Amino acid sequence: MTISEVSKRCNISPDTLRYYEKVGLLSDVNRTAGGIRDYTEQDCAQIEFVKCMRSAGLSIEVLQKYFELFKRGKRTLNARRELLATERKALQGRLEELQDTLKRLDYKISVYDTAIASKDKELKF
Amino acid sequence: MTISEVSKRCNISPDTLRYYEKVGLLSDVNRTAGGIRDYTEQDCAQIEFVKCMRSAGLSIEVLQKYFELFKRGKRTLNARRELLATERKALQGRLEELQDTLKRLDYKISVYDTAIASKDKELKF
DNA sequence: GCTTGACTTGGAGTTAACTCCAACTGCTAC
DNA sequence: GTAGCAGTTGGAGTTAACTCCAAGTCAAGC
Repeated sequence: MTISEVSKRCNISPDTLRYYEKVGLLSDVNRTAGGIRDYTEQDCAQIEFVKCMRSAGLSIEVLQKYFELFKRGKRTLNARRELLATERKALQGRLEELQDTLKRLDYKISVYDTAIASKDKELKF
Repeated sequence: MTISEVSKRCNISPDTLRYYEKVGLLSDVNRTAGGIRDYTEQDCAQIEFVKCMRSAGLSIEVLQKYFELFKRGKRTLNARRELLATERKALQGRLEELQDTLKRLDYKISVYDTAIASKDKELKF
């Protein structure tokens, strides 16, 4: 697969794909004789993984560390597991925070509904 | 309350408090005769609101728009309600995405546990 | 009345994560 | 064989949201 095909399929710009590769989130992408990137299904799966983790708030830095550990082979299995567990915990924390904020927004919207219904009384903010 | 007191209480740096004020997320903070900011309880409540919304991913820009509408008075009640409803929806979307990612991380961690248990078999990534 | 420490300002600097650019290369179609 | 398009590179530029800095002010204690 060429970079533009992967770009469309994963909905990530070619620039970002090259950037991810440069910073080590995508190791050793194959090249054609002419030097053009030729992505495998595996590469795509990894890209989707990176995309998913990025959208959940994992930093480039932490993903770099993960793939760095990966390159060092089997003996880093535990370290990788721990890294993922740490991020999982952080993610869960964020999730709970967002849930609280969602409730707060719901409450605020209900306050607006009341204010709008009762002759446009103004709120504090 | 002085800026450093609010800073401690809300766990936001004085620089950020001044920044929020400058960009319109905190309208008309009182000043002492000497020109020093004197925050009220109301200001604090608004700061907490901003902090909460920011941590949930609402941009400075959208909060600017919200407080701008606010300054225009009661006739913007509906517009503000709609703005909040839009952000609420976006937040819910993000929440669902994060929940999926949490599941994915849990699965991945379980795969690691299996690999670690079964004689250190290596994974794809 | 002078030192000290918290406050003020406008504006410059930082950080993460892209995003864009210019100059170049190399297939493909005519 | 050349036009044109997709790809390549290193490096510069952008964006959001702070964060820091220098130069100055003010109130309180000695």
